[in-house]
Amino acid sequence: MVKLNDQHLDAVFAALADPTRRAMLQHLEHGPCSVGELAGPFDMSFAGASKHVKVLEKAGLVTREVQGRIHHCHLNATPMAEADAWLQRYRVFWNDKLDALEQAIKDGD
Amino acid sequence: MVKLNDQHLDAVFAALADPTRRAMLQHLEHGPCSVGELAGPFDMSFAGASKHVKVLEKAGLVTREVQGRIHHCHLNATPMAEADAWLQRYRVFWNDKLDALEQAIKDGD
DNA sequence: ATTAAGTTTAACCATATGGTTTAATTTAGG
DNA sequence: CCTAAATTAAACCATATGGTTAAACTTAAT
Repeated sequence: MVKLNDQHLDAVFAALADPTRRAMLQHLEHGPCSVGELAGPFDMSFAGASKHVKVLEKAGLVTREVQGRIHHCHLNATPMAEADAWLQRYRVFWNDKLDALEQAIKDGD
Repeated sequence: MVKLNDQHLDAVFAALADPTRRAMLQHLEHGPCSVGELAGPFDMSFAGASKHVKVLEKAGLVTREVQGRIHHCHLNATPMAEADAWLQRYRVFWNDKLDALEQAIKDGD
């Protein structure tokens, strides 16, 4: 039960651990686009970029709608909610640190 | 400029993309502990677990305070704030989806 | 019917990752 | 001082990852 969820989380975090893929997701914020458009900005072979898209797809962050020879990619942010939920546990911890920092500054360094 | 931050984000997300390491971080929520205590729960060689700790350390999620032969590990959640901030951009997207789902349920599936 | 566009697949390469075992290192305790 | 504990380092292995190029495939356009 937990395992399946875990593996999914693995895939999501791993997909996010690459700047090319994060940039692709940011591109998709503005709406769906083809693999070609997604690959365009990168100094990388088309096939290379295509692999990144597949990683995103396997993590569920991108869905593909094939229309003729064009593959339209859509952002699906829902898997990020899992990652976000996992991180939320720790928000209190980093807030504590930031509060302390703020306090230190207020106290005149 | 952006690159340094990016690389850091890479390391943080990559560190989180492993269930052993996530479990270690959860263990550390309850307070600092030694590498041995961290390694204990896992069906894995000590050296293997030690490597995971090092990955967490390189990502800045764990700090180490060496006291004699014992290495005390502390949780440092602050790098997670970066990851969280990155994810926040997308919160609106997954909220939209969840809202739609909720609405669909309310409408009687 | 050909050709060209958009994409994936396959084969390959270098390096990274997750794991092992064995050896080395440092320090605590009898 | 010697041994045992806590930990890292080193050498190794299998598989994954990020990249390449070349070939294959599907579909649109001429």
